[in-house]
Amino acid sequence: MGARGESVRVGGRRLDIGNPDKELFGSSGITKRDLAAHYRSVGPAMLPHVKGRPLALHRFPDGIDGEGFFQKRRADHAPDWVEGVTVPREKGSTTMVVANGTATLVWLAGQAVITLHPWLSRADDLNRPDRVIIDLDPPGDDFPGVRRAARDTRRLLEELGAPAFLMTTGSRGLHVVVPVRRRLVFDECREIAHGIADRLAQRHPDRLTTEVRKDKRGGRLFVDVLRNSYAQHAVAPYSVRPLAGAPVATPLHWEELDEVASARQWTVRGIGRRIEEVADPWRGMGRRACSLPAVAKRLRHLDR
DNA sequence: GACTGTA
DNA sequence: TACAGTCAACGCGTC
DNA sequence: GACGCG
Ligand SMILES: [Mn+2]
Ligand SMILES: [Mn+2]
Repeated sequence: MGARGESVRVGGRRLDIGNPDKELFGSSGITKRDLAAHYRSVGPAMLPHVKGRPLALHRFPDGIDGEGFFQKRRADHAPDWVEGVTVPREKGSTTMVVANGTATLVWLAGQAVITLHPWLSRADDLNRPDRVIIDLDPPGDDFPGVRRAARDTRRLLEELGAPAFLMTTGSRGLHVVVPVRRRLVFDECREIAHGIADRLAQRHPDRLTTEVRKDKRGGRLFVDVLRNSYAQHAVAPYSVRPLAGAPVATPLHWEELDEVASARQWTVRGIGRRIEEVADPWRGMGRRACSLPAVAKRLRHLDR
């Protein structure tokens, strides 16, 4: 270990990781070295879902018990091979990091980036998302309730002719991800997603709600579609969460859902074995992209 | 984590 | 050289 | 316009 930290080889580069022995997850023993090794290892599985997308970065330089913050602007000190995309915002524009290789993931780990949150759109068409995400947020830690909501969501999406992919968030809920053709802008997509969420809550008013305010949810699971908006984002697959034990957002096969006991089932310690043993649940997602206007039309017909 | 200003 | 201080997001819905 | 929320 030199004065600048520890050398890591990745993507044909050698990067230095400062403070490699710093424990980032309390006293679990998981260090910044482990975080970097995680992202190097999951890079090939993760990158297809991250490439080309502006990233919001959740950083914890002093570990998860210290102060954390989101960073959207690409730091000036980033190496020139860390790519960026300039995105318009309300006032002016800002340049954000885009991870197009495993080396960038590892460099970010060195910056104490624990969680990556990609946009739902890509750099070549920032206003038109190619993913719609139905985010299932349980009250408390009721995972059986989340599983049931996910099956309800899948059933409705099937009726609407929309493909549905599944992921644990590594926290408390599940994400149901719908790949869509890039035909509509964010406001139009969110309106359709809202229609889907409202229909779910209408079918199961005792268990599901679209109420934003917690005090109006009455113990029901929040079907959150507000993330389908410009400059909003959702946790990336195989990203680590800033929680005890370093849980990892994990794509699932629908057939696995019944056996999964928690959104935190996989961690940096266990995800490697899973990736080796289980076929990629999200393989071919892009090729299954559906027409959102067609989905909206079928949704309107359900109302009759 | 990186940088700046001050002692 | 050492160290204290500073900075590092944002859109939507509701009140 | 501020606040709650994720
Ligand atoms: Mn620090
Ligand atoms: Mn969620």
